[in-house]
Order: sequence, then structure tokens, then C-alpha cells
Amino acid sequence: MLAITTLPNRSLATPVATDPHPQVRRQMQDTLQLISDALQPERRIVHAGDRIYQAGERFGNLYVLNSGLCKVVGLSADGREQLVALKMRGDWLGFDGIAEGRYACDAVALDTGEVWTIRYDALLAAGASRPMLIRAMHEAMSRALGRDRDSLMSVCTLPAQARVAEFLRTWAEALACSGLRTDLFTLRLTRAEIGNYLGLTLETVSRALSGLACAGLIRFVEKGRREIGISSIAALAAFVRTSLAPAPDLLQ
Amino acid sequence: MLAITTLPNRSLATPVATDPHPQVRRQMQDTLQLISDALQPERRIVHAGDRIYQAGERFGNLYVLNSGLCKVVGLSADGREQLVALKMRGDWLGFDGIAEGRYACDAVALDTGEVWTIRYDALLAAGASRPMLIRAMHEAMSRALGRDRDSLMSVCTLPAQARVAEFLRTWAEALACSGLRTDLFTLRLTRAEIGNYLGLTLETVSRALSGLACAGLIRFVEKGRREIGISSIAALAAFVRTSLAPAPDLLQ
DNA sequence: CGTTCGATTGAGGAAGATCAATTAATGTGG
DNA sequence: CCACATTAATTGATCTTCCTCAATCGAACG
Repeated sequence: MLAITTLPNRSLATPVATDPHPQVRRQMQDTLQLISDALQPERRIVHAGDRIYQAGERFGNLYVLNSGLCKVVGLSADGREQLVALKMRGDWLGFDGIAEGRYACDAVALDTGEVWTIRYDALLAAGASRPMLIRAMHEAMSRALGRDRDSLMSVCTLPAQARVAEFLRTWAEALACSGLRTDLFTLRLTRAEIGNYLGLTLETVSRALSGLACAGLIRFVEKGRREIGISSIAALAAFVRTSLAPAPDLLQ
Repeated sequence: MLAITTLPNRSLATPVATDPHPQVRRQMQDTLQLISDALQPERRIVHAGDRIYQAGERFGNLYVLNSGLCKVVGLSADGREQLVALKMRGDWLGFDGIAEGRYACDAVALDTGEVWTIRYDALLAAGASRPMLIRAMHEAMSRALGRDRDSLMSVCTLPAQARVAEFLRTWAEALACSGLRTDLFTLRLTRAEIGNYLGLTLETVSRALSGLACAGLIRFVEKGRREIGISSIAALAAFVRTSLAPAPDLLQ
């Protein structure tokens, strides 16, 4: 089990001992700067509900979220929707369109924000002389793959309440990386959307949140139950860890 | 519901009407040829159990599977494993290492096969003069993202038996794309591994397989329950579709 | 002020997990 | 080649978790 110590620090339930956020944040800034300088992307202000791209539409652009929040919704053949990812500042969108030449999902803004549009061809062309651009794109894609993996692991291995806790923890982490406050934030998603994302019903999500509030791990801010306060991210992480190792007797 | 017709044909439960496999297969061949010509990758024969890369190891190489089968195993902080992907002919491995500079998973061969090793730096360098190389890599990454999405949707929306059916269907599809027979193949995974991949227990997987066999959708070949016969992939797809729309009364 | 949408909470039921026993296949050493 | 151990798979019986159905409440909006 020593191999664990060599894992990247993005692992499932690692409490954040030394705060890695400043450097992560700076790296994101640098990447945004690079894109801005090299490509002069078109900047567009989007509002909640605006569609950035749509399933079936011909692929041609990638998008970078400079601010705001965005959901990616997959469509199954029978017409039902599934929320498959959430995107925040510094994230790229549209990778799902490369393989088939058409986007496979809808990307919808959940909040007011700024989206940069990048022509894929232009990116490749510019990348020939500026390899860092291509590397930045690859890094974003790789991160997206890592998040997908984490989502799958959550859904496959965690019970309902821990799944919700892990969801909140991840969100808080992401906020921290953007330099936003993590102790208090607004869920831009309904219980139904969260449930859809986590493979739970809205009632179960509601109960899980109530349970976490009861346990003191989160608190609701008066006037509306969309505002969530998180006392300690580490405590949330610890809760996830305990839910998942009810009998740590054989280990170590 | 017309939007469905504009979706890529990889959608969840679309029965394969016009067989797209020949052209997919040719495209894969072309890509492998391109990589082979442009990069002259080191070719390595691997056997079941061989590790292609390991979580924590410093990133530097990407790998392309020229033949064989491979599982990708994610490790959570508490030491438990989760099978997060299966890779087949033409698939790339190692993308998970780009973001953090270290691989985040183990990649383990499940079968004898040939793996090509590609230095990431060399790929980028060669890509400056051969943009198709970079595009091929992006296409592979995008496909990986699409598969992850499909996995998540399966796990989140399908009941146990349909999840197993969908798993088999996907596998058979992938075999078809490699030009292998789909009506009869060997599962290289134990029930426990399948369950781990699908978020089920091994008993549930076993029961689901028995149920599918009872329904005539699959059959076990004598002498060992690892050999699976699939009469009709379309029938499997139809079964998945019905499991998921128990009340199609409002539709249409 | 009524309507609508989202959230909460409760009661009952079902899908799947857990526990346990049995069987089959594989491998090992005598 | 056979007893024996080991690992994988099947099947059954219970139990837990989460889903389903339903009622209530609160907030936002016209």
C-alpha cells in the first residue's frame, strides 16, 4: 500500500494538508493568459440557460470558461438526459465533438460568465509554433478524463450520503482553485439535477443533505436551501472515508 | 425527438442498422499505419497480468494497443481498486498521466497483445510537421471521454441486469470494430471485476448473466462459464431499451 | 393572492447487498 | 493419476438501502 503515497494529490479522499491552491490558481491564470495572447479568442458573455453548444451540431470550436459555471448534459438514444459533467473557470468544453465531428452533449451555462471561443483548426495551427498551447489543451483533456474517472468511482463505490458529501467536497475544492470562498456557496443545481448527476433520486439527495446538516458537516443558510455552508472540507473528506471503510481491520 | 437522428451513431441503445464497422476498422488501420510510419514506436509483446504503466510513475509515454486487451484500474486513497476502463485494439493509454505529470491509474494486460510505446515529447515534435498525428491523438482522447460518459450513464440510469447487458453489447461492438467475431467470445474478466466495473456485486453479476441466458439473449458455452455466446446484438440493445422505458405511454 | 416550482419528510415496497452453502474448474504435490 | 487445496461461479435466504408514491411547506412570480 505504499504506492498510495506516490499518487497525485487529487485522489478521492485526501484531506488537503498543505494548501496547493495558490500554485494551481497561478498555473490556470498563466494558461488563460497564453490562450488569450496566442489566439485572441472571441469572448462572449453567457447567462444562465444559454447554450454554448448543442448535441448534433457540427464540431469546429473548443471553448474555455473564463468565468461562470456550466453543465454538460448527455443525451441517450431514448431522449432522456443525464448530467455528465460540471465545468468551472479554466475548464475547456467541446472535446466530446472531436471524435465524431459532432458534439455529443449539450453545454449549458448555469450562471453568468464569460466563454472564450477557439477554433480547433486555429489552435492546431498556432500550436505548431507554440507547443505550450497544445500542451495546455492536453492537460485540460487529461483533467477532464480524471474527473470522469472520479465521478465513476464515486457512483460505483459510495453510498448515497457519502456520494453527496463527495460531490460537495469536489465542488468546494474547485471553488478554492478558482480563488473563491469555499465555506459558503450557492448550489446552482436543483436536487433533481444533483440526483441525476449522482445516480440518485431527488428525495435521496434531499435526505442526504438534511443528514449532513444534522451531522454538522454542512449548514443551510437562512432564506432558501440552495445556499450551502461548509465548515470544514477536511471533515467532509473524513466522512466520505469512513463511509467507505466500515471495517478497516485487515489493512495495516 | 427528431434531434436523435442528428446524434452520432455511438448512442446508448441504437441498434446497428447499417453496419458501420468496415469503415471504422479501416480508419483505425490508417491511424495505426500513420503512427507506425511517423514515429516507429517501440513494439512490445505483453502477456496477461503484465503492467503497461503504474499509478504514481512519472509520465512520459503514451501507449497504443495494437492487439490484445487491457484494463485500466484506478486507485482510491484508501487503497481500494476500481476498474475504470477497458482498452482494445486501436485504443491509446496513458492520457491520465498528462495532467499531473504522473499516471493516475494502473494499466494491466488481460491477454497477450502488442503495445506500442510513444514518447509524448516525440509525438508533439513529430506533430508539428504532421498535424494528422495530433489529430489522431485528439480523436482517441475524445473517444475515451465519450466512453467514460457512456459508462457513467449506464451506471446512473440502468438497473443491474440491463447494465450487464449493455456491458456485453458494448464489448461485442468493440470486437466487431476490431474485425473479430462477436457471436462468441471469452470474458477475460471475473464476475468480481465486471461487478467492480459496473458498480455491482459479483453475485448480482452472476444472477444477471443467468437471467440473460434464461431469456435467450446470451448463452454459455459448455466447459466453463467464461465463454459467452451472443445470438443477436440487436436483441441485447432492445432489452436495454425496454428496461429503461417501462412506461413508454406518453412518448410518440 | 393564487399558482407554480422546488424542497422536505414520511410510509411502504423493491432492487440489490450481504451472508452462507454448494458446485465446478484449476492447480499442486504425492 | 488421484487426493487435496484453491479459486471462481452459482444459488438461496435474509436484510439494508434506496426508490416510489404521497402529502406538506416555502419561496418566487405574475
